[in-house]
Amino acid sequence: MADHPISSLDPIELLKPLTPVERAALARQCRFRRYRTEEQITDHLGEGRDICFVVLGRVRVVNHSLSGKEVSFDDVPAGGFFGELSAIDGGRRSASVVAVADSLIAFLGPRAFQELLTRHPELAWQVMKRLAAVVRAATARIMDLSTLAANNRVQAELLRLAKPGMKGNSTAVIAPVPAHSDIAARVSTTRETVARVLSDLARDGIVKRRADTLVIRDVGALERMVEEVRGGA
Amino acid sequence: MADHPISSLDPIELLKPLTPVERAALARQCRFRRYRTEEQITDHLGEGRDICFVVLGRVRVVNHSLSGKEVSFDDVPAGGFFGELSAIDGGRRSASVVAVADSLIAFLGPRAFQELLTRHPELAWQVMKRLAAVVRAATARIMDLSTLAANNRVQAELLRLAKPGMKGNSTAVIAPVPAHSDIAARVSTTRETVARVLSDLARDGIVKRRADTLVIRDVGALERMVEEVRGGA
DNA sequence: TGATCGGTGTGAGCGGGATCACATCGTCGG
DNA sequence: CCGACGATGTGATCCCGCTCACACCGATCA
Repeated sequence: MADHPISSLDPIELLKPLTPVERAALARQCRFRRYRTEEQITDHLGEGRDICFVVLGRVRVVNHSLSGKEVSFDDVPAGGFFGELSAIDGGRRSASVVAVADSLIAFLGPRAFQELLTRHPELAWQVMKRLAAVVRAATARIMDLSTLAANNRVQAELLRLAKPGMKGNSTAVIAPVPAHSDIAARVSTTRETVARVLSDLARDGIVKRRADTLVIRDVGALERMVEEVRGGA
Repeated sequence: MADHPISSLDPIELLKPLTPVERAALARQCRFRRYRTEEQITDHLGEGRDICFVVLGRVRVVNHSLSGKEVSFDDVPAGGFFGELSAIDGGRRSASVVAVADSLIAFLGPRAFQELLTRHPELAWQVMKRLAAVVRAATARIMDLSTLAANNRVQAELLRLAKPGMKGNSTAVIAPVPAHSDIAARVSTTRETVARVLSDLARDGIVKRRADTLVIRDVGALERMVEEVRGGA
C-alpha cells in the first residue's frame, strides 16, 4: 500500500530465525498501521490482545496516574515488540504505548502469535528471555525506588544513560540529552529535582553541559555518590 | 531418603500436565534439599542457575540494600517455583530467597529445564504466563511506588490482604495478620508508618484489631482513601 | 520582530514520613 | 514466676524533595 514504505516484518529481531518466506506469510496475517510522533498506540487497560512489532520508528511504554503524573517504562526501538503480556495471558493492557518517533507498527492476533510460538520453540525461547529481561529491569527499579533518595536515582539514571557513550573509563558523553522531564518520569521525581542535581554536579565539575550533549567528566565520582547511599551509613 | 518425607514433584502445579512416570523421571534429575524457617536458599547475585520447585513449605523472595533495608517481593507457596530467570537467561540471581516455613526444595539444572520446556510446549506456555504475571505485578508496584504516598501504599496493601478474606461486600478478615515490619517491607516504608496507619484506621472505625486477626469493617471507605489520592486533587 | 511556547534554572516554603527514642505487652524458656 | 526478647504504639524532631512561582533562553511562526 502506498500508505507505508515497507509492510514487511524483516526488521524484527525476534523473527530473524524464520525464513523470508515464513516471514512474508506471517506479514500477511498482520495489520499494519502508521503512527506519528506523540500518537497513542495502545491504552492502559485497553482491550486489544495483539502482539505489536515495531517495524519502523520508536515507541515508549508509559503510564499515567489518574492525577496525570507520568511514569515511563522502557522504550522499544525499531526491530522490537511490545504487547506480549496481553497476547500471552489474555489480560488487559498493562500500560499505554505512544510513538516517540513516526512509527510503523504491525499487529498480530493472539491466536496467530500462540501458533507461531508453538511451531517455533526457538521463538518461544526468545520471548521468555525478553520477559526475563523485563522482570530483571523491573526488580532493579523497585529496589532503586525503595532504597535510593530522589537525587541518587537521578544520578543512577545518568550513569545508565552514560553507559553507551563511554570515552575512556572516566568520561562519557550523553547525546542527545533527554528532556529533564523525561528523565524525571523515568526515575519518578520532578523536573526541578533533575535540574538541581545537574546543577550541583556541574558546580562540582563532575559534569559539563554543552549545547545538546552532556559530558560526564568523572564517572567514578558519580558511581561513588550512588553507591555510598546504597551502602548506607 | 529418610531425610525428606517425599522426594516427588507431584505437588508442583507446573508439572501437572506430565504423566506420573515423566514426573518421576524428572524427579530423578533433581537435587532435593530441606530448609528450615529463616534459612536462606538463594543469594542475590549468586551463581546458581537451577530452577527451584517448592515441594513443601513456603518461601519468600526478598532483597536487601547494602544498608540493610529489606524489600520483599512475592511469596511462593508449595507447588510453585522460582529461579526461572537465571535458568532462562543464564544471568545471576536477581534476588535472595528465604524459607518462611520449613520447606523442601527441588533443584533442576538449567539444561534439563530447557529440554523439558522444548519437549513440552504446554509447560513453556505456563512459564510464560507466570512471567507475564510477575511483570504485571512489578509494573503495578512501580506505579504504586511512584504515585502513592507511603500511608496510601499501606492502605492499598491492606486491601490486597483483605481480598481473600471477604465476608459480604463491605467487611473482610485478615488472619493471621502479618507482622507490621513484613507489611512495611512489601510497600517500602517503615514499621512505624504501618502502625500509625492502622491506628488511624482503628480510630475512624474502619478496622478493628482482634487477637491475631484484623477485621476490616468498611472496605469501601478504604478503597476510597486510596483512590482519591490516585486521582489527585 | 514581536509573540508564543517548550524547555530550563533557581529561590522560598511546607509537609510527609523517616529516624530516634521510649513505653507497653505477650510469649517463651528457664 | 521472672527476665528476655520480639512485636507493637506513639511522641518529638528534622530534613528531603515536592510544590509553587517566576525569570530566562532559544526556537518557530505570523
